[in-house]
Amino acid sequence: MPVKNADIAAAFEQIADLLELQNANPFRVRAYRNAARVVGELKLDLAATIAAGRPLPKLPGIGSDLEAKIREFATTGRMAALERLKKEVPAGVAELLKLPGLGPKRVRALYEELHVHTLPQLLRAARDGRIRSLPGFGAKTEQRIAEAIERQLGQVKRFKLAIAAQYADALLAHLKRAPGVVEVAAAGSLRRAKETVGDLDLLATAPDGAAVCRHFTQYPDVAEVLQSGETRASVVLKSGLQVDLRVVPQESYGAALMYFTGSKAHNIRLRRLAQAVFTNESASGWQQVTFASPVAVTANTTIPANVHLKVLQNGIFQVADGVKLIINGPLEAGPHQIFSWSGSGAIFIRGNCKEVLAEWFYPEGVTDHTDYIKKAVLATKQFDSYESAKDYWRPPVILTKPSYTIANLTFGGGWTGDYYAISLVGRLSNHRGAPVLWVKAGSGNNGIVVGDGTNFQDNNLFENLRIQKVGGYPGDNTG
DNA sequence: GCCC
DNA sequence: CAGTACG
DNA sequence: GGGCCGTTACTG
Repeated sequence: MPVKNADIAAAFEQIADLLELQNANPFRVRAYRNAARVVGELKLDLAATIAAGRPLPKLPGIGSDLEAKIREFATTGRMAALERLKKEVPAGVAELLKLPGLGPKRVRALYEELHVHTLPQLLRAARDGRIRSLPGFGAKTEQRIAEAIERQLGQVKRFKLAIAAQYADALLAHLKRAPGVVEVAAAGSLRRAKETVGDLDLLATAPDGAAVCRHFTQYPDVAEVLQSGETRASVVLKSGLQVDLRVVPQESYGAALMYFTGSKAHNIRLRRLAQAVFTNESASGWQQVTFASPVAVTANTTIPANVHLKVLQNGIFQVADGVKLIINGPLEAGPHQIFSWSGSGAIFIRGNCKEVLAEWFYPEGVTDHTDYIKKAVLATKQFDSYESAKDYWRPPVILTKPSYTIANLTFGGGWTGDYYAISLVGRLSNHRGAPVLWVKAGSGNNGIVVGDGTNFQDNNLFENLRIQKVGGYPGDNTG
């Protein structure tokens, strides 16, 4: 029986669970979990590679110790460390970790104090009222444990995407009626269009999060409320599907949607990157700078990604001749002019910016928008070469007015093969900002032609998503 | 546990 | 506050 | 040797 990568991953996962129950260093536990993920997603057959005597590639998160364990398991089918741990922790106890509300500390208390090793034993203990006597447990916890076990026995674990989407649509409609709600969206694995969905992750923006959470928990299909607070609530529907809601202020919508869409590993990687390159970037902790009067951009200026710009009306960046303004962070402004430039001054908007409004580039009252839309599109050209550009997302140019006057449909500049997405706000049913119009660098004249996306055979509305997929959502098996 |  | 949970 | 995601958020 050949050892598969999945077997190795499962062994590491078990070690992680057992170490956790032994109160081991949480970072050591995490190291095993990371290794399990890396091995589980690896295409290369590790056991076969070892059997053939070929060297193993350097795998992220796997050092000399874990590589030795992989070799041991691949050649002998056993892992001594795992077997040692299994002797130290009663069999079946790791199952208890899967119950909501039960982590390593509580499970340990359960089996050490009550000698509870299995789910049926735990259910009996809960019904007998023995659990509430333990320190750290109360009557409410005990009741929730009993309910969770009863629910879990014989439950479907994950839901098919299309089924989950139906639950989500109904819930989103319900959430829209909550007090003060502006935006609602489905995030998580549903938004990532995974084939199956373990739970629903919904996002809403509203000034009063607690009120929205209360409204959410009153949804008729709710079987149990797991928690409900100022910004978060979790419920279980009658079907057994868990639904998590986040409510954030309107200005956090972009970052929150990013965060709540995940995957978890993707979020962690983003934060690590942000920490290394910038400073203390987080889903809710953007630094904010407000300009109340015109700001003159002098030397070639780069605004770092951890600065969230919010431009008030009448606030204008004046970009001097020959000067480059590069904005890496989020940018908020109304649909009015916020940029002015002279001569060869240029504006680049990239990184964390969610969208670019054409209106930022022209004053009120213009009748031909061609040059300004062109400026907006070129402002999203973030990279110096096509090679580096194709791997990264670029903010779409958002057109907020019903119509624009475009006298000339040819843009100069740009690299052959470059794409610039132009999006209309609120015109599509899938989600805000999905591209409906594309600008593509031409092949003959090295110019850019604007047109309806349907005119381009190789266009695809999900181009941006696909690029991110190729770049890799690491660990995309959660959420 | 891994990695700098 | 510790424990558990979320992506 | 020292950090490892989060000015995380909720519960009891």
